[in-house]
Formats: sequence, C-alpha cells, structure tokens
Amino acid sequence: MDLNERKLKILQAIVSDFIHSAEPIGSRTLSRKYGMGISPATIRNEMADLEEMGFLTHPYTSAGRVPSTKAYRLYVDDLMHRYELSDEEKQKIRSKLMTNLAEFDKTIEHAANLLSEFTNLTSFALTPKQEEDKLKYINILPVDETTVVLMIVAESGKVSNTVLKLKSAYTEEHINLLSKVMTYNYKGKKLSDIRTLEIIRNFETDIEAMGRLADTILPNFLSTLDDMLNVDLYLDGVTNIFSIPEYNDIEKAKVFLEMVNQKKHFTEVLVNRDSGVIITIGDENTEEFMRECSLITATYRINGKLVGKLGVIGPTRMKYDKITSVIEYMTDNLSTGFALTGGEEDEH
Amino acid sequence: MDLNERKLKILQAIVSDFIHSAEPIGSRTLSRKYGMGISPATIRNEMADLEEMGFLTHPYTSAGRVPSTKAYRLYVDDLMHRYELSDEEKQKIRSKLMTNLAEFDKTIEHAANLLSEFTNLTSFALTPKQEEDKLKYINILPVDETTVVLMIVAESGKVSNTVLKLKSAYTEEHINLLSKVMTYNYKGKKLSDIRTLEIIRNFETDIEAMGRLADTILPNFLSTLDDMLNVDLYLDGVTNIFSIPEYNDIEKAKVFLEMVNQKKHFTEVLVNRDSGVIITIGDENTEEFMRECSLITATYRINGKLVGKLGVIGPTRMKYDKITSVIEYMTDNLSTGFALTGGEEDEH
DNA sequence: ATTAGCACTCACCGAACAAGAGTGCTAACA
DNA sequence: TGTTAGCACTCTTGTTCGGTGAGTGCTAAT
Repeated sequence: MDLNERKLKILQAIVSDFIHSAEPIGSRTLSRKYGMGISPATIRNEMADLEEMGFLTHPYTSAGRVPSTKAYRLYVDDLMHRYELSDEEKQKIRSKLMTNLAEFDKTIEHAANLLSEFTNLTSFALTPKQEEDKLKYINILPVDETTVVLMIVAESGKVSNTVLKLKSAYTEEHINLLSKVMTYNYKGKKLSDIRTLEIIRNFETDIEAMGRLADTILPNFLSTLDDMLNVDLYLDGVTNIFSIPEYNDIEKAKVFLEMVNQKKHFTEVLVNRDSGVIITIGDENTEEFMRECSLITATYRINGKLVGKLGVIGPTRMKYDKITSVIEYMTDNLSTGFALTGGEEDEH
Repeated sequence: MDLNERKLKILQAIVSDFIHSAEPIGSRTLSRKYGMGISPATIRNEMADLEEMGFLTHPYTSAGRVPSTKAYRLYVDDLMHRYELSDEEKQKIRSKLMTNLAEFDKTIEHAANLLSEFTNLTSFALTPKQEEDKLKYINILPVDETTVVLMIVAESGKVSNTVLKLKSAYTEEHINLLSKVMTYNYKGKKLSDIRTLEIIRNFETDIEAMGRLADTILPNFLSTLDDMLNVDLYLDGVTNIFSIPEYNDIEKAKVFLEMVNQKKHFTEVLVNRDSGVIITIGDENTEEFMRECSLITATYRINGKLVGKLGVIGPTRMKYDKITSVIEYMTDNLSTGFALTGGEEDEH
C-alpha cells in the first residue's frame, strides 16, 4: 500500500481542514467540501488505508478522522503551501520591529509581542546565549553611604548591575581600588570560567576595610555573573490559550500554563534546540510535558554570530504555514537589522 | 433589629466556615458543627434576619447561606481572630527573605515567591515608586565600535542601563564628553521633570559628530528615564488560581489571568492604593475587573521613606486572618531590614 | 476500481426522575 | 416571648434513558 497522489490529496485536505476547524472530519463532508470527484465511500476506503499507515486516528468508532503526528510531519515537510505575507503584514512587522533597533532588549520584547499577535498563540523570545562571553570590566559605583552599584560589562555588550547594600560605610577610594583589582583579575576571562578561578584577594592583607568590602561584594559578584550567563525569556500571549478549543478543559489549560510558567525549565528546553527553523510536533517533543503541543522556534543572529531564539508554542493543530512564514520573516529582519556592522552572510 | 451577640457568633461561624469549605452553609450543618446550643430552626430565624440586614445571601431559594461583601468586611474588621505565625513559619520567612538583603531586586522577588507559597494565591511585589527621585549621574560606556551602554544612576540607587547600537562609530572622547554634558545638565533634577526640560545641546554647534551621537542617544535616554519611573512588578503563583473552586469555570479563570497579565494596568491599580495594610473586598474594589476578587496589600519602607508594596489577590473567600499576618510579618521584616542605616521609626 | 446501500456505533442532548440539602412557615412549648 | 419540632416546598445535582445525527465498515452491485 503506497501513498499515491490521491491519498496525499485527501490527507492534505484533512490536515488543513482540521487545522482550521478543530473538528474531526468525515468522508461525506470531505467529499462535499473539497469536491474532488470521488464519492464518500471511496474516501472512506482511502481513509482506512491512511489510518492503517498511521496518518490518521479515530477518536472513537465512528467519528471523523483526526491527523496523527505523522500526518502533521508529512504536511509540514511536503504538503503545505507556502504562506506569503501580505504587504500590510510585512509593513506592520517591520514598523514595530525595526524602528528602534538601538534598544536591543525592547526590540526582542516587541518581537515576542508581535508574534503572539500574529499567531494568536503563546510566543516567546530568548536573548542570545553567550557562553563564550568574556568580561570587559567591572565598575563599583557609589549611591549613598552604604549602598553601591556593582556593574559588570561583558564584551558582547551585555551589562548587569546590582544594587548592593553594604553592612558598613565605604570610601570612594576603596571601591575604586576594588573595581580596578577585580577588572585586572578577570578582564578577558570567560564569564562561565570566573566562578572556578581562585578568587584573588591580595589586597586583603593590606587593608582590613578592603577585606570587609570584598566579603560582601564578591559573593554577589558571582551570583550576578550567573545571572549574566542566563538568557532572558520574554513570554507573551499566554492567555491566548483560552481561545483554543482543545484547551477548554480546565485541567489542560492548567497544565499548559504551569508549563510555560516554569520559566527556568521552559527556557532550558528552548535553549537546547537546534538553530534554524525547527518544528517539533506532539510526541516528537522529548519533554513529557509538551507531548500534546507543537513547538516552532527559529534563530536570529547578531553580527552573524550569537544566536537568540523566537518561537511559539500551542496545540499540534496550528497554522504551520503562516506561523513559519511569520517567524522566518521576523528572524530574517532581526538578523539583518542586527548586522549593520556587516556580519557574514552565511545561510543554510 | 440589631446585631446581638448571637447573631455575630453565627455570622462569624458562617464566614469562617465558608472561607474554608467554599460551600454555602445551612442551619443544620451550622448547628451540628459549631454546637452552639441552639437549634437549626433558631439559626434559620437569625439567618433570615442577617440576610435582611445584608450580611448573607442565598445563591437560590434553599441552598445554604453565603457571606456578602458586608459580612466579610465585618469579619475582617471585628470578628476574625488574629493568626499567629508559628515559629517554623517565621523562621522560614526570615531565612528566605533576610539572608541576602544586599541584592534588593532579588529580595523583593523572593518576597513575592514566599507570599504565594504561604497563601496559595497569586501574589505580587512592587518596587518603590520613586516620584521624587533625582538624577545622580549619567555614564556612557563603550562596548564595541558601534555599541555603547547608556547608564543612568539615580540618587535612590536605582540604576538603569540600555545597550544602544549606534548608526556609526564614535570616539571615546565624544561619549565621555556627552556623558559629562548630560550629567552636568541633569544632575539633581527630578527624573520626572527631565523630559519637560529643554534639551540642552550647546555642543551641537561645535562638533558635527557629537550632534549625530546625541541624536541617537537622547531619545533613548528619555525613554530609559520613563522606564526608571515605572515600578517593577513581580508576580508569582498565578497558576494557583486553578486550585480554587470558584475558578473551576474556564471563563472566570480566563478573566482572572487576563487581568493579572495586563501588567501595566494592574500595576497602576496597585500603586494607587494607600499605605499600610489595605484590604478591599469584592465590590469594594473600584476596578470593574476585580469586583469578584479581594485584594490585600501592604507597604514596606526603605529607610523609612520610599514605599513599595506586597500583596495577594484572590477570591473574596480567602483566609484573611492568615494572609494579613503573613504579609504584615513580611513587610515588617523588610522595612527593618532595609533600615539598617537607621531610618526613623514612625509607625501608624 | 468505484460506489450505493445498509446496519451499526457513539457522542450529544434533553427529559424525566430520585435524592439530598436547605428553607420558610406554623403551631406547640417552656 | 423566645425557641423549637414538624412539614411542605424549592431547587440543585446526579442518573438514566431514548432519540438524533454524524460517521464508519462491510457487502454487493456497477
């Protein structure tokens, strides 16, 4: 039994109809709606074959057919038509996304906003993972008698600052010295390595007050470094889940929302995905908690190097054609936008 | 008809029973469970009175009684017993909250985490509103040829930095000069006023490159200032809503989640509440979208001055006694913790 | 190979019904 | 006069049951 032309056509019709209607589809409706010159009975025979081949399932004896993961896979890989964004859509994306590329974080956040707006799904954007990032310098800045700001700047441009309340007063001289010593020691070192380096405190012997200062600042310095290694997750459109019929069940909605609210774990899953446009459907997902979802992610580049991610998560029944087009358009624009200095133009 | 002792006792029993069970309570059950030496019939008479007085309602003829907003109000003001935190509870709060007060933002985030954990509700924490905050200095730091970090430090210690991608290269000399000019112009000015001040650009006439630099940086400077004036909202435990029977209805859960996800609006509502422990119940809330909820907020102080907020939101049927105790304990600890420098000890 | 016909299967819907919890009222009681 | 027992009544909740409709699988005819 092989997948002849007609079977493909039927499968295509079933998948795309189900994606829009969320209702199992029967032979009669199919024949009527897609008038393909064959009778319901014939379609039934073909559908039975397709079911045997694993492309369709029955929710129960005698309801219409529903596509399986395998069917979605085939649909995504071979069957679906490319969705072309209209000029208005492109215009809208570009105007919201590209007008102020200067502020990186905001741009990324806007990307997530746009994506959920266009797809009516839950969207997310991740800042780049900067494993190789190196420390550029450290600044300790005065605020008031017992408060300083610890500022760490990495070569990538990532900055982190932490307001630190000290147990006792400090002198400007001491914090400047400490900044310099720390910068001297860690400049050019990979952020991820610094924790494992021995903490150099040769000033400790010199001045007792400096030692106390360092005692407060160093632990916070390390935890701030950890923060810098984390990518940031921007989520948007989580409540869109409520307008999806599959999630009319309170229990399912709960599971979904708990999943995306486990930000740490969720981020980890996203970070570990490959580059490029990646679609994983239903039980193709290795994570137990997203076996009922499909996940589409794509990567954007900054100066052709570092990669961040952009994507959506929703039910397996999603508009793969439109979504991939939108995501691709957005990541392409981001990548070129962030490559004004002239990064390489390699492409898969 | 007046609220005699017995009526109060009955009301008290109804409210506290309903808070735990979420079920309308009838005269028989009440008499059995709280064996107060009066028969169901008598209780029925009293309940009828209480209903007439507006303290109770009937969901329908012949189901038990349910407390009204007015009843909760009375309960909260006069009837409820003070909940004393156990030593373990206190210990747990203090250890999670007070171990690293140095990192302000993290501490506030932990406060929200703790609060939702203790109350099984949706909790939130707000950083202080710093309307009077003044600019301390501005720093523009180099990252790479076309990227700088714009850093703004306020007198309160609040820091904001934005990674800015410039359209063309800059020189260190120019960004240093621009930092100085900007600091000179805006130092000591209230953040909220700076936008309305005329933007001083006397350097523009001098050097053309400086003008271009300023053109990119100034708009971002202003929008960053706006960000600094906003308070940050830390939300936690939003999915707790799913374990509350009242929200087993998908429609209600949706409305609730959309409400708290409107972060801007939600924050605004919270910011505008009075200081101290404030409880608003059901339709006491002026905001249409939280008429079915109760909201408890309390304020913490930093050096006795600036105030941030901490609170929970949930169904009107919440454990007011425990929640207020927990919140109060937390804000008290935060306030004293943040007052190490020795702020005034005024109290309401 | 295709199709008409037919018996069969389920989910879904609404009606009917019983059970249970609770009320309001009346009349008796202390 | 306040309290209580008794009782009829109300309304929700859960269950059962039959009808309806969409859809299937199989068989026999085309």
